[in-house]
Amino acid sequence: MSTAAETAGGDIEPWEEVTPDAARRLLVAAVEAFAERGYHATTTRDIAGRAGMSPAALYIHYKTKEELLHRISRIGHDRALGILRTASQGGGGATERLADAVSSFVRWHAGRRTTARVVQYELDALGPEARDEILALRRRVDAEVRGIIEDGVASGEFDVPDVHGTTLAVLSLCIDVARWFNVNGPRTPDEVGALYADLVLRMVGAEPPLAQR
Amino acid sequence: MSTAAETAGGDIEPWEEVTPDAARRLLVAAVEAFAERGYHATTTRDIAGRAGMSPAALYIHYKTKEELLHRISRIGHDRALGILRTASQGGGGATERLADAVSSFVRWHAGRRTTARVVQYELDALGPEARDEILALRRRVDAEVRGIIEDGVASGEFDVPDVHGTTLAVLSLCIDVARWFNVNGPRTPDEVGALYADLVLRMVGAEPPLAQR
DNA sequence: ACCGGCCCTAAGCGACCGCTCAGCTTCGGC
DNA sequence: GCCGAAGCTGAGCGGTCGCTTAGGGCCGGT
Repeated sequence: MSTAAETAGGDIEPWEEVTPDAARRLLVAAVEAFAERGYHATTTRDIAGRAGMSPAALYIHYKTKEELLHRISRIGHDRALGILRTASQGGGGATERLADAVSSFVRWHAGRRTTARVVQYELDALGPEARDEILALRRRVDAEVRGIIEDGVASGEFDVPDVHGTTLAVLSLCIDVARWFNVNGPRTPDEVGALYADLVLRMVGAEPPLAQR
Repeated sequence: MSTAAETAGGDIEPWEEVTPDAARRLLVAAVEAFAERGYHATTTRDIAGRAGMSPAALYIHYKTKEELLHRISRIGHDRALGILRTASQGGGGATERLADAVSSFVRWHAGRRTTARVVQYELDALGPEARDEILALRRRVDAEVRGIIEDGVASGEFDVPDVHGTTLAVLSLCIDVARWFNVNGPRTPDEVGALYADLVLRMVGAEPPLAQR
């Protein structure tokens, strides 16, 4: 079903860009804690403890607790946007590109659920300027999906009366996977991605791809 | 498009069941504060202040801050379940009942967004026994939607390969409206409800109702 | 051998949290 | 006129929060 973007750049712990090592350990610990309890319910002592350090060590690498959330949100949105772009720029018609985009986007939200949860649901905990920066990234995410749908409408592959509303619904559907997906549940991220790609193609009125007929 | 459940029981401030008056004012204040900032970021002083009382007044009507959230969540889930049941037990075929259920459910999540936000996104802040009680209500919500979809499959109105997965996706789509809906945005709750009912009928492979052809 | 910079810790500061309590006011029943 | 219950407030308790500070090991360069 998919061509590229299978593991668009190291799916296992994609924090190699964070250095030094202690800063990365703190950031990974923060992702886990924020995802489990939420930003406001997480204490700096908890984050430092998970990383095997004293509470004060956090402030050597990050100015505040909010900076940790900002860095996580920024990196996560970059990754999510990259996944969508890879699928969007892939070959094939709008049908195939939309299926690719949805399945890989959903796979990320399910497989890397802790990160996705923080990225998608803790936006309001950021200050105004940090939130604005992240919102700009979200607009680009929206534009990427809307572009594929517009292509499909233009080529006659899709039948969509309300492009903006449908784009919103497609993204909403994918993002909410981070809320309900259960690692110990009956479905793998791949299965949810395939199911959702099929549902989204139905939403836009596309003919199912040959492989499914 | 719809028959019953238009305003299934007083859409404007449906907290008349909470007495005495001071307790209701505190609860409404808590809903607003929890929706704006989240449960953990809201202080009891903030709730009492919004209700025009001193911080100590809260503890005359509620034992703890968590009891406030529990009461809100319980009432909200009851209301949501009632809306779905009204639509589910309405007349007509599965297509019409599913469209009714989705449009009224979405209308509630959009129009009463502050309540829905607290109800759907602050579940983890409850203690184990309160959370279990709410989870039981959610299972009944899920069963209500799944029942309509199963009816549609049995009658041949729907074409759904994965009933459980599709039920999950439909509910997820509706619930996430509480996250993104903007009161000052371009769409009214009614419009979003109609759009989503159409999208969901496409997801289950139903023929559009006559009114839309 | 000595130094300066880098990480890190132990201790703790001031602020604010959820929540309590003694006492004040209000009001219906008699 | 008096009383007890109900509703509410001002003050504050113990605890925990985000964050700071002083100083200790470690290490490469000289």
